[in-house]
Amino acid sequence: MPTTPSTTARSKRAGSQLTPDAIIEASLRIAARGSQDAFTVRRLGEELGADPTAIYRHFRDKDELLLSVADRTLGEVLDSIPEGLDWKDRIRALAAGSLEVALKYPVVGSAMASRTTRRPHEFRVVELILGAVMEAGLTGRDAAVHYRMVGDSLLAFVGQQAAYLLFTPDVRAADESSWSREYRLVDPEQFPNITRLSAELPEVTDEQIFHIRVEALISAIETRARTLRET
Amino acid sequence: MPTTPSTTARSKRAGSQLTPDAIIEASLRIAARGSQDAFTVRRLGEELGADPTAIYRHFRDKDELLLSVADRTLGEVLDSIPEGLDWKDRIRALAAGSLEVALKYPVVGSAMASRTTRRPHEFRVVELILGAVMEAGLTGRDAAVHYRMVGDSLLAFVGQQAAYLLFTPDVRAADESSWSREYRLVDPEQFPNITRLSAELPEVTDEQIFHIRVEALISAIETRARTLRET
DNA sequence: ACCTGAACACCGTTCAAGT
DNA sequence: ACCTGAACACCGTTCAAGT
Repeated sequence: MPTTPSTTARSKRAGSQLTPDAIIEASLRIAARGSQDAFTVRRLGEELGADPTAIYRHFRDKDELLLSVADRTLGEVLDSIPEGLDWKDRIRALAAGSLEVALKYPVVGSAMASRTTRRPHEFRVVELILGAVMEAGLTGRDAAVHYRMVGDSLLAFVGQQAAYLLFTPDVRAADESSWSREYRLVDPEQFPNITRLSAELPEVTDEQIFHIRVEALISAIETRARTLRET
Repeated sequence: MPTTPSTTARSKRAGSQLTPDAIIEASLRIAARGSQDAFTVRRLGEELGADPTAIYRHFRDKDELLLSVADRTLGEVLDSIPEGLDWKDRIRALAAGSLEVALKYPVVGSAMASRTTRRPHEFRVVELILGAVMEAGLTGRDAAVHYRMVGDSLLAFVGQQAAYLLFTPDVRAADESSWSREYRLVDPEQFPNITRLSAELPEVTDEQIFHIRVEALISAIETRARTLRET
């Protein structure tokens, strides 16, 4: 028995040689478990059936691995966007796909909120947004600035929602109940607006907020394009 | 000499008794050092001249301390907003003040991007934003949803910029140079839009992006108020 | 009543040793 | 050429012991 290695966890990985792709896929499996499984190099080693430090043979450090993992998830986002949409619906589809994927892999969505992967799938996302703002009628500096507005805003929005999923249940519960607890108990004299809207504030959903945020981005592009046409 | 305690680091804190306020102020001093000094309980003990674990006598855990520290920084934001502004300029002043304070205490700005302090200064910020959207003409559910759009968006925007300041210099340098490196080298056939805007994209500044993001929020409120007036 | 300090259960990463 | 595993320099938090 000790002489046949075929039944150990490690040898089950058929070939037992680590590859960048295998490490990225193991990372995605861990990331998909959300807050119940931290994305650490030690857990990654477990998932791969290898020593935790083995990944350093294939990635300079954890940050470089994260960028590769993130670029892979951008592939999922791109795959979710149908062909033949006009510029507004392309931005809407990108937003919806980004949110879905960020909530599927919260640790990735959260960590990338102020980053760039600098990798192929990100190039395609940039190309897509630039195509949309140019189809809307923007050029040169206007196109560049409005691309950044859309790209950075989408990253910030989905990153914000993704980060929330990583908090422990008790922290999330305390934050969520604040509208019906702390904000219900404020002094009506000092905070008349909060008091007046105390019934409506807890009712607002993340989906509503995300929707009007995305529409605000589209409106901003439209308004700028109209201003340019009129002058 | 050993009998007089007046020259030790600890006794310099006049009374040598820790208070929540002293801990919050020490936290702000560390946070203001940005990426060159991590905000850890051990460093906090150093800053206070006390044992690292002494803070657990005054705060349940590091998260509760963070919420108190964050609420204190919201006080700085509120102090920066002049009286007598109309609703648009109040939102602009809140945005500018939030960004300034978040960049002054990056670890706080970053950590609060998807949180609520549930504390007095935050109540005042919420009251301010609600007052602005109601002055613009929104009521009930519309006011609640647009308040959340403004509040959550400002947190996301300033948190995104603050988080960036916490990365190591080499990570920041690699991200910043991507427009003039990786994005300059893309295939012009496959990425015509990126190629066409390769000169403009690196020129866009964080200030420009922040400005149009805030104006987009104001426009969204204005547009909704006009729609309601017209029906 | 409050503070100390050892201890616990974690992190990412390096490097000499193995195969 | 690649993987292992001990080791290092960190984390936040608990708890028995001190004063």
